[in-house]
Amino acid sequence: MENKLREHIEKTVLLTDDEFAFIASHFTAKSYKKREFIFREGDSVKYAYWVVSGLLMLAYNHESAKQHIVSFAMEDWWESDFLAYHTQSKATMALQCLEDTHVLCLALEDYHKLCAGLHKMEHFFLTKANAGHIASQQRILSFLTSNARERYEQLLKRYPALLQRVPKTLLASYLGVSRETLSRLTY
Amino acid sequence: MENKLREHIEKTVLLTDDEFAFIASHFTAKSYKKREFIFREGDSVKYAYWVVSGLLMLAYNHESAKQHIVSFAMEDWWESDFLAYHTQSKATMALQCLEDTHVLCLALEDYHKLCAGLHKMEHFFLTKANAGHIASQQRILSFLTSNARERYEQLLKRYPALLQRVPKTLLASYLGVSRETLSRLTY
DNA sequence: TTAAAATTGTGATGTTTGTCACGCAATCAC
DNA sequence: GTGATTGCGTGACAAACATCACAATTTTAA
Repeated sequence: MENKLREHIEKTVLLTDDEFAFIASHFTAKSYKKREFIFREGDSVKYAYWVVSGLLMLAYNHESAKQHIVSFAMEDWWESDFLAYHTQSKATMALQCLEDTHVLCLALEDYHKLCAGLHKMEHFFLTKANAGHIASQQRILSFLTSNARERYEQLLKRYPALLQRVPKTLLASYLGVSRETLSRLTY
Repeated sequence: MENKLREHIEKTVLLTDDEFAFIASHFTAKSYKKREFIFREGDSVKYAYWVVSGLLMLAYNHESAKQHIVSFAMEDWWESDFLAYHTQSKATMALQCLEDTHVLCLALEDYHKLCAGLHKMEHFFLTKANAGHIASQQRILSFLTSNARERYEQLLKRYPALLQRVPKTLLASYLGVSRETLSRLTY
């Protein structure tokens, strides 16, 4: 579990054994079952989560009727309600498991300690944050330029594994179309 | 001009005079006229830009027919085609001035030097990148949860000054609706 | 100053997408 | 196993939005 984390971080910055031991000491492991909520709207968000195995969705519930999926998080991804996490406020979105999931948890205080104590980790998180920002902009572009069918094709091209792992109803919630419309697209 | 940059950075991290002198030495000032392109699709993207005064738009031209605005950048904002900038590849979007604009330019090499030479600057950029990521996610949420009218109202509430500074055709391009639909919304 | 370009509104019409309703198969929980 | 829930497709209809066309006004550039 920790070894996977080391591999993940070393795609960006190389670490000594001591450095990694220091890093690993700031994480705690947790496991959740399918359908379980890691946090819900209104909860305080104590951790950022690194997904060791399993699958998560970050979702916003509009007037407690419709569910909108802001992002899926698969193995190797970082996820949280980052606004609530960084500002220590209450979650506006819920983080829920779509499969049995193992995560490594990083408290905000430990995130800051890691950044302050190890320049490499601040660089690592900067790299991740830049990549996240760029990916979000690409998704915005796909809303601006593409219709439902095109967005669906882009999603399948980018994350072909998702189709096997999540029901189409949820893909529709991610794409911003009704499940009926998505259903009529598939041919 | 440099003083404004110092104020901007010191909202996040406090600096000594020496530190700021070191920082300022990595930027170069440039000025552009209204309608002028800072870069176009296909250009190499050498700089990230901090807007001292004026207004920019980052836009994607779909099949050289329709224009889609990924973001506006007003005073105090950082802007670039960050994917092209960070990966040293060609721009897929164009950065154009909507008003006469003064910017401070930061080459990628100097960005890395700043991050490596001054821990505070890496922390500053990390803070900015996190904020940018969160803001992009909010915009994605607005596409998922809101119709054209609601997105327009959210935009005006968040950036009331924009309405006075850019034509509605461009607001429509930012919101992802036709200018005709936006026009019919305004009452 | 004056012609060209940009901006905005609005009518008519077509397309895309959402909503409601129903049925059926697969999966889950006890 | 069995009843309940979930997932998925599809028809009928309504709403949202895009497109095309035209006109009027304002802004821009030589």
